[in-house]
Amino acid sequence: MTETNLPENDDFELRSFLPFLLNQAAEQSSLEFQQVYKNRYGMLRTEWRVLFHLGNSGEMTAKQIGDLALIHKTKVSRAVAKLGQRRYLTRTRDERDRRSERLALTPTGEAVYRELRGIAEQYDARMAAKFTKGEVALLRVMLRRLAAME
Amino acid sequence: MTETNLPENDDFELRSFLPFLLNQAAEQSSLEFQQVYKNRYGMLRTEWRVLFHLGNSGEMTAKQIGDLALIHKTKVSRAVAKLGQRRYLTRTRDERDRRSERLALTPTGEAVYRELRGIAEQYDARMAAKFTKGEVALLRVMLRRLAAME
DNA sequence: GATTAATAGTTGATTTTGTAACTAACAAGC
DNA sequence: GCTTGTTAGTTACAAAATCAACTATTAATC
Repeated sequence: MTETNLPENDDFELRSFLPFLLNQAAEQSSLEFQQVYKNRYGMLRTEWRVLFHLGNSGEMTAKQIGDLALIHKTKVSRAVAKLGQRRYLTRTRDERDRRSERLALTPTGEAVYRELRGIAEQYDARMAAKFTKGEVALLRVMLRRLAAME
Repeated sequence: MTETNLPENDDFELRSFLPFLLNQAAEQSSLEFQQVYKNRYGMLRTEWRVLFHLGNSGEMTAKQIGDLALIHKTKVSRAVAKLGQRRYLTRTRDERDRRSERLALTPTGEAVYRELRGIAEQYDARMAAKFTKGEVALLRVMLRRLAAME
């Protein structure tokens, strides 16, 4: 009713503000998938991400995972600890640099990874299906640029 | 070196997985701006978001803000409490439904909102400048659709 | 109109994250 | 080879988010 003393909406639209839109889209897109790894495997988001990187790229150190996925080392450390407890991965001291450990999925870990990856692929496909191939390709390029990954 | 016993990268690329990309881009885009409202006003992300919605849409209830911004009611509640303490907003019991309160920015709150909005606009423009106008328009449409806002 | 269900919002307990300080191992400079 | 600096990873403590239970009010049902 009394919007008269408000700063006049001007031309600014919150609904078009990129950080806001990115956040909403990211939130929404991870929500559904979160149910899977959370309810089915009791995993946290960081754990799922670490598992995913290991499944995807093979043997890595915690440092490498953190750098690649932009996850802080304390979060990686805790995720690795939990995944280790659940026997999803093994930790082998690197004899060339005894500060770091080479992490690798166990058969159990790989099985979980494969199932989750399958679901992820379906999910990605469903999202992509909302647009044309060209649009999705452009979207990925833009997002990658915005994430400053290139 | 020994990638032989790994589940063969197949055609799946984590770096192209949409929820992952969206998350990275959203994270990156809010990081720099976070410094502003955090360091300059000691605000939390949720507080900034509540302030922003109020400044943008005028008088609202906590419920409305939560629904619009996909923020859980406990987070909204605490953010509103803090913004109230700082005299950024006033809370008026709605006499038509005495469970809810009509929230509105004070002049102080509006001033803060306006400054932050200005910075946000510049930030948005800088992000948009990475692409052509057409690309950005498409990006906004796609993000809005992915956020299931339409 | 009394009872039950639903809703707006708050609060306290638990979980997760973020920040700093720490250990252990390596690297560089002298 | 010994001090100084750096790096991989962990841990302790503080801050924040999540979850469950709660109050107050309204709506629905009988």
